[in-house]
Amino acid sequence: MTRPVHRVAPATDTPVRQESLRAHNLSLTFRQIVGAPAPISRIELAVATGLTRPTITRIVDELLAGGLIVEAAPSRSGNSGRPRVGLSLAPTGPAGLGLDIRVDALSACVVDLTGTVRHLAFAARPPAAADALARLAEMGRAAMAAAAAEDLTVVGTTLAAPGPVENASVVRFAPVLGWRDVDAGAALRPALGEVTVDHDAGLAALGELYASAPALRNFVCVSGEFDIGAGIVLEGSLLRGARGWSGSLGHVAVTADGPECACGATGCLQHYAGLQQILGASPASAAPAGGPATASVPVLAPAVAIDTLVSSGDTATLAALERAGTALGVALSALVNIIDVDTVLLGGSYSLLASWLIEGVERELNRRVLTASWAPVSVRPAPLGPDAAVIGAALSAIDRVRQDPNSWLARA
Amino acid sequence: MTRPVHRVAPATDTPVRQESLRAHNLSLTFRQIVGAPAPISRIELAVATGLTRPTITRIVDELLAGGLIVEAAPSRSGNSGRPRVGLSLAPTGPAGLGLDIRVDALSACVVDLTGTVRHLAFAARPPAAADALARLAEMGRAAMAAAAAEDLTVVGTTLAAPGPVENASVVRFAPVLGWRDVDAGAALRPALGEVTVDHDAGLAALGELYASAPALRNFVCVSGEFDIGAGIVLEGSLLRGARGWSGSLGHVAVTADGPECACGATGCLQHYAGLQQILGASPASAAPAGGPATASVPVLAPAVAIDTLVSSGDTATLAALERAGTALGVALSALVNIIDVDTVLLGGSYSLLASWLIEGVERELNRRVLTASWAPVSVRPAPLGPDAAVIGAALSAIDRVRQDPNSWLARA
DNA sequence: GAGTTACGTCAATGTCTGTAACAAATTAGC
DNA sequence: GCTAATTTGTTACAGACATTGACGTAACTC
Repeated sequence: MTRPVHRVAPATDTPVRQESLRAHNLSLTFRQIVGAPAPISRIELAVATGLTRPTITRIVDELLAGGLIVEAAPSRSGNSGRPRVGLSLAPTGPAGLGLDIRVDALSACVVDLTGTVRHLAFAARPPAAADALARLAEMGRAAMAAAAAEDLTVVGTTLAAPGPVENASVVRFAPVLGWRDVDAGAALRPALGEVTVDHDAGLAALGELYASAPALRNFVCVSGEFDIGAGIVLEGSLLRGARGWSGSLGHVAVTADGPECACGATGCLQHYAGLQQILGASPASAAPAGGPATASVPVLAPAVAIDTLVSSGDTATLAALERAGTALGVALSALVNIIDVDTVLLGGSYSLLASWLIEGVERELNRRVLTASWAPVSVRPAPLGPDAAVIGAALSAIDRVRQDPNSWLARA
Repeated sequence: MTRPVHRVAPATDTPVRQESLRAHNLSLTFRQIVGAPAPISRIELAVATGLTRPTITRIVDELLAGGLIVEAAPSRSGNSGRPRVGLSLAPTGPAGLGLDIRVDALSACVVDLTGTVRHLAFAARPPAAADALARLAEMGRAAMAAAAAEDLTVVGTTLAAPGPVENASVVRFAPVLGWRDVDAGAALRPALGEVTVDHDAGLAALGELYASAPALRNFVCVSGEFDIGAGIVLEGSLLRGARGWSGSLGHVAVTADGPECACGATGCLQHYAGLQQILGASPASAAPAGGPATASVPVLAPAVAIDTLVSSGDTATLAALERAGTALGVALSALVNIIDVDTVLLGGSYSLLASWLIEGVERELNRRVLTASWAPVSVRPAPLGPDAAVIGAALSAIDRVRQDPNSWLARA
């Protein structure tokens, strides 16, 4: 009756020594602390992990010495007796650095072990790739300095890029930036050390995942920037695909014999639900559609412009939004039919336009998803919205420590 | 530079004791023997696993005593000295039982540890669900008896069903069989013991995976029976989706405003590429399209009928096949854009019609998949074809022992 | 002060590792 | 044909390490 698990790949392909045993149990205990909604005591940890108290004592000592956790004020367990000492993640120590390059802005973000955003900065994007990367490197160094001032050490950096990435370093193709085969990882490494480059849609989904944890475990997060991407999370882990290029939702066909798309195919979702297309629907819109922001706050110029148009009663834009919602629903139906997730988050710019899109999306999902009649798909705006990618990037960097605290303890 | 892995779910959520250490290393060693293309010696195992020779000796003794492996004839290693003793999987001992219920036939299959098909039987499908399940139970018992006669013990049974399954037991919805909420697992359990019920498309993909191992690790296998399903394998493990309902390719929209489908939506792939639709294209076809087979061999009546029509120069059918290939290509492009696999296998009935479909599928994939220009998708017929689901079901049953030999050793 | 709960400490147990030395089976050379 | 060298596999024993289980200590309520 248990859910079957199939794989040809071995569960773990390394031999286990007594030493790894210790590391495993330490990691297991630490993950319990990470996942706990409130400070957790040693006794509770022993129950949760199945380890004995003495072992927990030893492991907790090690984590305390390494600065990964702190003892909180003794908490009442209701009964009499010695009160439990709460353990929670340290607000200092390791931190993750996230960088994001969007059409309209660059951003940098530092997140600590607890998942709290400790630093978040934005800047305009210089048009040239080299300039943008240089600016990002500066922002990264500034963020690291700001982190150091708060007793945080950046242990990993992730860059979110709007396109498929190879070897966690080279951006193969990012039409909205005009990039092709840009080795962003190599460009940033001299200034920032090891950098992992990843697709922004996936990182945005991770951001929403961590921010919502443990509420959401299976969902897709549609990042409506200029490129429509989907980050798919199954059982709390990001679906990356064979080569890490999953989630190209923008070029799923909505109508196979529809109008031609810039990619060469016909009837792509991008044509119906792209921001540029929605904006272009109204003759009133003279928006530059993608000009760099100049302020030090995140500006989603196109989404804001659309919002303004609709609020002022522009019927053409309203109709375009209706079309976009329907098309998005068709493409998402394909996605849900193919991979079966139960929740759809409208992220990125779409989170700002959700109220106009959600109806069309839900209608198509209910019509087209085979299992929707007895297990409806939930659609809602993504809580983190346009900042999900930077935050997700930072979280994905710090998450390596959260999943394997031994790496931090070894170097401390 | 290593590929990032993200998850909120813990790597392993159980504590590790000294005892589990032994079990882990035994399992690790056994998987090496499973994965080895030829009999492997103790020395080679020591190198492959990273364990020491004495440890390997002890583990191998245990596996030999448990009857999971056998010593083969000493093999030449080229050099002088004592020849290596090859170790390979035992052809006796545990076996997996697979059952499949198709429109046109029932089948049962026994596979041993080595992955060899030791028994394969077919029968006509009685129209009523209860009768079909009773017949399957008989076939299962006969297969178990046949297995026992060859010193095989069935350790697990899997049933492949043409529709979404809940709790590994209840078939929610199988339109081609006229089933709705049939608890197939419960029906078979009295006769066969514990039975796992699973979607046929996924099991077919597993069949192709195990049969091809280690060649394929990331692919989708389209099962063209009456319902078009897709089994998706990523990194050697089956993508199941949040509730195990992934792979409903048949109801992906090819043309959002296309003709109405039986499911209530419009423009579904099923309408363009379903066997019934292809057959229906020709006025010459008076085929009953789905009548039960009566012979004791697998009869794919519709596929054979199509084949006959085309061979006799029926242009309407040829045109229908062309449309089907194109539509399939559109839907598969959506799938590949969304989850990024590098290989498409045309399975089930499509494997028999592959030569007429493959051109259209490849054309659309090359046009529509964003990454196809620098990383083309390979399309080919599935080697196991229509029998992949039964074989995959049996393999998935025996695979539990292959992944964790301790379960077998504990009971032997 | 008694009772209760939380936490720390210590010897005992069991597992793997490493380093041996040893036995077995074959080839190479005289 | 016999001996030496070579490679493979087994056995033995000390050492290291982590968990366990039992016992002892700390802190708080009634």
